[in-house]
Amino acid sequence: MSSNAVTLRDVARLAEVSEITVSRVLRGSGPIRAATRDRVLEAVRRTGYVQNRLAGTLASSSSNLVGVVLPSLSNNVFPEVMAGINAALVRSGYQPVVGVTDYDAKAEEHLVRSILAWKPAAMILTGLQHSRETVRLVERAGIRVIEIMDVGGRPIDVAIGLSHYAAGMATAKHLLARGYRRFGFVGHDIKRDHRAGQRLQGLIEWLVETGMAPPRIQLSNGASSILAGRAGLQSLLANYPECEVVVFANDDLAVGGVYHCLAAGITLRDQLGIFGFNGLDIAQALPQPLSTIRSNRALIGQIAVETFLQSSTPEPEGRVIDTGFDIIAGETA
Amino acid sequence: MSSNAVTLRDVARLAEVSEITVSRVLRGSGPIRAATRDRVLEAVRRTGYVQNRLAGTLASSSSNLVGVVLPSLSNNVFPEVMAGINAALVRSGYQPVVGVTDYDAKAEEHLVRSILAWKPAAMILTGLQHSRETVRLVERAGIRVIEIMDVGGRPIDVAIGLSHYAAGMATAKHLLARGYRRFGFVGHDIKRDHRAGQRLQGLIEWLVETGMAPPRIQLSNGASSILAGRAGLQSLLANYPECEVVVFANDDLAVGGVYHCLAAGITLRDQLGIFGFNGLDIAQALPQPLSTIRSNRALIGQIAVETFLQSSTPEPEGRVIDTGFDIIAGETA
DNA sequence: GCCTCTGGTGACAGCGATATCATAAGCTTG
DNA sequence: CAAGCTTATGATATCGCTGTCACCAGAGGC
Repeated sequence: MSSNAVTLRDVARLAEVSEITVSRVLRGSGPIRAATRDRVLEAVRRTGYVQNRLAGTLASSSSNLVGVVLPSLSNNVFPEVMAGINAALVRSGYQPVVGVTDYDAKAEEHLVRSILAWKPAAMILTGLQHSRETVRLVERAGIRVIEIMDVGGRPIDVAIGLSHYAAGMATAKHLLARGYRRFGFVGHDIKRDHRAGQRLQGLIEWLVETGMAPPRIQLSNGASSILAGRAGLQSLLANYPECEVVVFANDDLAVGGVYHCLAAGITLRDQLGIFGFNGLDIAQALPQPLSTIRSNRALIGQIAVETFLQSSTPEPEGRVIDTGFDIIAGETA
Repeated sequence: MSSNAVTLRDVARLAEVSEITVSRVLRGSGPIRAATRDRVLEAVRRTGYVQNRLAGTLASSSSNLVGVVLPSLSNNVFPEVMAGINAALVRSGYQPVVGVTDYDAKAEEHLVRSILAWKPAAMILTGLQHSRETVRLVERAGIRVIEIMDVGGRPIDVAIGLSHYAAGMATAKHLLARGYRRFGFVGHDIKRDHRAGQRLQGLIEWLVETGMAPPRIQLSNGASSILAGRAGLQSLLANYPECEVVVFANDDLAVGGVYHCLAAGITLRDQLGIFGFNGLDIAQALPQPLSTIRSNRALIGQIAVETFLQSSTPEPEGRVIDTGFDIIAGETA
C-alpha cells in the first residue's frame, strides 16, 4: 500500500513505453525489440519493481501456487515428504502454501477451503480419506488433486504412494520367514492415522490367514514419537512378555523401542525383534540399523509434482501410481 | 476459466442482494439484517461459493499470507520451528508460503522476491545474514520482517532467538565445570551454517580465555545428519584420541556421536563426553538423554507470529527479543 | 503501385473482490 | 414535525495486471 507501491505503470512511465510492454518484457512473451527490452529492464532495476502476482494471477487465472496439506510435521516423515515436494516445486517455479491438519478431517476441510481461495494451480493432499465436503471443494476447483502416500482406495484424481495394507502383509511374511511366531504391535492413535491402521490390518490378516495368533496390541493415545514408542514397548512387554517380535506403527516409535531394549539390556533380534515402517535416517543410523520398510517418500513428492506439471486436467476416472516399498532387512529383526 | 467459477455476483443474484452485501456478510463487516444474512448464507451454500482472496487482497491490500523462509528441512530443527509458526498462524487465520534456501543467500533472495510478489502480511526469515538485495527487498515491502533463531547482530526489524555465541560460551563453561579439559568439536559445513559457526566461536573464545587449548575440530562437508555425526566422531577420535569431551554442532550430529559410542563400546561421560545443541526429542529419548542446550524453538515461532500480529509497522530502529537457552545437563557429558 | 504479411507496440476491457460515498427508511428528539 | 441519527443496502471506482484486438511501419510478392 504505502509509498513503496511501485507498479507497472511507474516502470512504464520511466521506460517511456506502455504498461503492457513492460508486462511482456517481464514475462518474455511476444516480440520485443532489444532496445525496448533493455530500456524496460533498466527501468525495472531503477524502480526496484516487484511483480504483483495477485493482480497477475487474477487477470490471467494461472497461478504458480500449489496447496500442500499434510497431517503433521512432528512425525519425521512429513518434513521429508515436504522437502521432496519443495525441491521439485522450486525447480519448476512453483511455491507451496502449506497446511497441517493434525489428522483432523474437519481441519483439513477448512485448510483446503482457505488454500483454494488462493486459486492454486494444484492441490496435494495426504491420503485418501477426506470429508465429503473436502472432496466436493477440490473437485469443483477443477485443478489437479494429488493424493500422496496411499493407494489403497479410490482417488479423486491421482493417488501416488503405496498400499499400506500390502506393506503390513509383507511385514508379516518377512518376519514369519525369519522364524518369529509370537507378534506384538505398538502403535499410536490408529483411529486418526488411517494408513497405520491399514498396515496393522494387513499384518493381522496375513497372520490369521496362516494360522498364527494375531499380534498383541499396545496403543498409546498421544502423537507418534520416540518416547511413545519406548513407553509403548515397555507396557507391551509387561503385559505380554511372550512376544518374540514387535512391529511398530512407524520408525519413530520403533526407534523408541530400540532405545528401550538398549536401556533394559534386551538383545535385539535374539531376545526380541523390532520392526518399523518408513526407513527414516534416524533409524538407519542406529548402531544396529532398524529392520523396516522403506516408503519411497522423496519419489512420491517428486512424482506428485511431475504429475500436475504434465497435465492440468484431472483424470476423470482416477489413476493410481504405486511407488511400492522395499523391505530393509536391517539388524533388529 | 472453467464452468465452476462461482463469484460473488452469482451468490448475490441468487440471494437477490448486491455483491457488496454478500461480501459484507462473508466478512462480518457492517450491519446486516438477520434475514438478509440468512438468505446470503443459504445462497453461498447452494452455489458452493469459494472466496477468491486474490481479488480480495488486491482490492483491500490486506493479505493473510505470511512468507516463511527456512534454510533447510532435513535438519530436524526447522520442521519443529515450522510446526510452531504454523500452529500460531493457524490460530490467527494466516497461511504460510514456505521457501527453503538450502543455506544459499542467492536462493534466499530469489525466494524472498517471489514470495513478496504475493504481498504477504509479514515475512519470517531465518538468521541475520542476508544479501544486500534481500534486505532492500523486504525493507521496501514495508511489512514486518521477523528474523528468527539468532540475535547476534543488527536486525532489519525484529530478531527473535538466542545468541549462539553466548550458547557456545555457556557450553564451554558448563563442560569445564564438569571437569572436562580436552575438547573436540564435530560440525558440518560451518561456512554456510553461520549460527553453528557462532557457537563454535563462542566455545573457542571461552576456552582460550581460560587458558585451555582450543578444541580439535572435525568438519564434514555434507549436510548435518546423524550419519555425518557418527562418521565425524569416528574420524575425530582417530586423529585425536586424547579428546575427553566432544561438542557437536547440533543434536542430530551428536546423536550420531552417541551411536558411534554405543557401537564402539565407548562409555558415555566416563570415557567420552558428548554435548549437542537444540534439545531435540530424538536426543532426549536416548537411553541416556543427551547433554545439550535447549533453544526454545516453539517459543521462537510463537513470538514471531505474535510480533507481527501486534503491530504491522516495522521497528525503525530494530528490536531484539532474546528467548535465551537452557543447559540440559543430560547424561552424556 | 497495391496487397498481404510480420514485427513491434498500444488501447481498452476485464479478472473478482473491497473502499468509499450515497441513499432510503425508520426512529429520536425538542 | 423538521432536523438529525442510526441501520441497512447499493452504485461506482479501483486494486495492478493480462487477454484481446487494433494499429502502424516496413518487407516482400505480383
